Amino acid sequence: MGVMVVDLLSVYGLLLKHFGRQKWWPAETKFEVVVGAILTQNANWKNVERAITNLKDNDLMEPDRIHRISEERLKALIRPAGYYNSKSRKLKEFTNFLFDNYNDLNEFLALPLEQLREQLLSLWGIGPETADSVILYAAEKPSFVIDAYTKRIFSRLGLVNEEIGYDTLKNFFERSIPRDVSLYKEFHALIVELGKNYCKTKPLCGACPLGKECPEKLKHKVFIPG
DNA sequence: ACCCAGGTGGCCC
DNA sequence: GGGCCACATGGG
Repeated sequence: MGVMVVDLLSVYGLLLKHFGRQKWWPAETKFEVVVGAILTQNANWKNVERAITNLKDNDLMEPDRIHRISEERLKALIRPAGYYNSKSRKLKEFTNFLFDNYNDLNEFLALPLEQLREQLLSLWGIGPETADSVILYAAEKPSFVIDAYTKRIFSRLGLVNEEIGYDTLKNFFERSIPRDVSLYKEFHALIVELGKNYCKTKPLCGACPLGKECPEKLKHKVFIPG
């Protein structure tokens, strides 16, 4: 008897078919990815965009510029993203670390994946999701990004326990799908798109964008060997 | 007036 | 090593 679970690539296919390519991360530069990854921590992306716009309008979307400006000014500019006291410190901690140890961002991002992740995680204010976002979307190395949506959606699909830890779920994804940067990027973006629009606090249901193929129902149709 | 958003660190036991 | 909690803005 097979366990009733969903094949991850099948879900990916349905999401891609429904939403189309997302082409994440929405940023013009690698540094903007880093900034966005920090600012979006538990924040609405729309608010993050305001903060990013403020920085760009003041020609501050550069590592050395953020490194130099006063933290007070930084706070004022990123204010709309929320948690501006801690996030300004996080941005400062990052650029301090960057210029203490490297010549520029590209040199840092060129580190091997594991070293890069280890160093990012050692920084104050950078946890696993932020680290993996930087690794995947700025360094463009294959580290699957897990967020609250991922945990919520895939536990409801019956694939994983709701209490699953970050690294465990990340490993599950990485063992289940091809180790491909473009796939990782697109899959995570699609999960967020699904989560944003249709998976707030209620279980996936008929309102799911997948319609008749809503994951809540999908789990009754798709099997993988258990 | 609630509740939430592309988390993380600090503290307590 | 888990279980709470603060952090802050803007939109539904």
